[in-house]
Amino acid sequence: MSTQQEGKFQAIISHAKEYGFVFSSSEIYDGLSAVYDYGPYGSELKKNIRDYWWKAMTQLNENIVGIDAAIFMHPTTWKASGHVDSFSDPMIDNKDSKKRYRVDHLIEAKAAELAEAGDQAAADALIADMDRLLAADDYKGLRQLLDDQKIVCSISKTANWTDIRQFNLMFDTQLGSVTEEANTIYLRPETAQGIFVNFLNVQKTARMKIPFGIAQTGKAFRNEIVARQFIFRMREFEQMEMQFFVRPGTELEWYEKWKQTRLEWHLSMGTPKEKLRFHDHVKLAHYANAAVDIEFEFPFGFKELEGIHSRTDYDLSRHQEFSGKKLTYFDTEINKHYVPYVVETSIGLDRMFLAVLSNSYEEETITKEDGSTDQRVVLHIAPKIAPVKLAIFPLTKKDGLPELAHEIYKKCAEQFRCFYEVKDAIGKRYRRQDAIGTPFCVTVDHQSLEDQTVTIRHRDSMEQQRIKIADLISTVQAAL
RNA sequence: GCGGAAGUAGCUCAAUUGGUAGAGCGAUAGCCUUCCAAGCUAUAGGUUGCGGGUUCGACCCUCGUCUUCCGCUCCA
Repeated sequence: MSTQQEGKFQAIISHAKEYGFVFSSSEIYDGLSAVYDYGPYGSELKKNIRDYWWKAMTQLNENIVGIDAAIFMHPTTWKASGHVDSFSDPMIDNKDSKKRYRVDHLIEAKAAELAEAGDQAAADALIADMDRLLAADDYKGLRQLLDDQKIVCSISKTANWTDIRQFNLMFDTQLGSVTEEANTIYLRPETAQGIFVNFLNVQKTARMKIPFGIAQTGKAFRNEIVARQFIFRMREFEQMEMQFFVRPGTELEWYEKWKQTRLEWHLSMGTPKEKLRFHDHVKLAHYANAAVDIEFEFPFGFKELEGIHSRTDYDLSRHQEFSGKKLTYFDTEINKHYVPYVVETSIGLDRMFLAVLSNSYEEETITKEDGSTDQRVVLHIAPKIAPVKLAIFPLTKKDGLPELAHEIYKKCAEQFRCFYEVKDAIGKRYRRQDAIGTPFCVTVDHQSLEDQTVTIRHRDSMEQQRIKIADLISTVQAAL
């Protein structure tokens, strides 16, 4: 990150706090690392982004329906999904080099070394030992294995290791009010599994025919090792996911289609093309046969904003296996039963929020009529997702202007989010709205009392025009 | 978890070799009535991150602790 970009990122974070978008969690207690709260304008913006996504997915696609699954799920869900085994890796630190390693990586490296030296039998035996110990969660045994094999840190060349500790991706908690009877359950690390386990419920009750999709937004929780970069990487975050079920063999066509469809969605939100790019996954996850990220150029570089994965029939097959319930679909067109393949689109709502904020934030230098310059901070948020659509100001506090202005406010507030303010000079009020991204401000002046017109001021151009009060709502709505 | 840096009002900062905290902006109320943040008046707001120690006396020195930021480590 360059110093300039870093400065911009810091400015965005400060701005987010100062104007009620994002606060750090429990701030009066010095905050909680990697957890954030959304303030009055932040919650509004976040909701608008979520609604826009939801509408694009469910309302505008007749073959996509929504669900709202619980955060708690049966523990076996996470065994089936692979989260329990794949993401509870034993870790170890070297005390001299201060480097941290995954124990299995260290042992695998040693095995590779042995194999290269020609001792394939020893390598195989080592891997077998490791797998047995990993399966038994035998950390003492693993530690012993490191010692026996004289495995050293590649940097310090010493075997001065800490104890083995486990890194858990998932948060757990107790289900059941009596401790002794309680069962460990997890806070979901992704919303997708709530869709998979409900596949048949949804397909049958909504009478869906393949190809069809199930959309869901909701919180997910991950114990990230490094949780930084503001709301980019949080322990508690919100996902917007859609799982699209297709006939086996057609998944890559749908994958391409959704890749394009999702990119178009981003462009329709006003994100500039040059700030978006596809990044193909070279190394695919265990469940995928194609995967791509849509990356956005944040102030700290191009980073993943959304993932589109062709997940094959991995998830449904695994749930079928673990639950013992058939999760097949009868395709009347080809007269066959099969486990559908899945194409997933998964976007982080908080990341999208940060993308909107980063993209719209501008410190603008404006030249006034007398030639002097001035600074303003403006959020160029697309009107359809802006927290406040319209601000209404009486030019002065007297002569009945506040009364008329407030009357207009009450009328407009029935249609969209509005803001009314009397205090301070008119320019100051305009600037405050610029800072929260309000696309339109109208000012009620003395002429308004005469001819029922107001001036409407546009955020980005700062230009004003006089329009009839009667046309106000439709003028604003045309931009939403 | 390790290393480095920093914590004073909502924000940005100040407080002369240690002498019990100030300013600007912001906020609130009022005046002014003005179409792009800059007029006037008043008010509120801080156990100086927290805890111990040294001292007659600590924002300042010292120890511990917490938090944040930067780098490293891990990451479907």
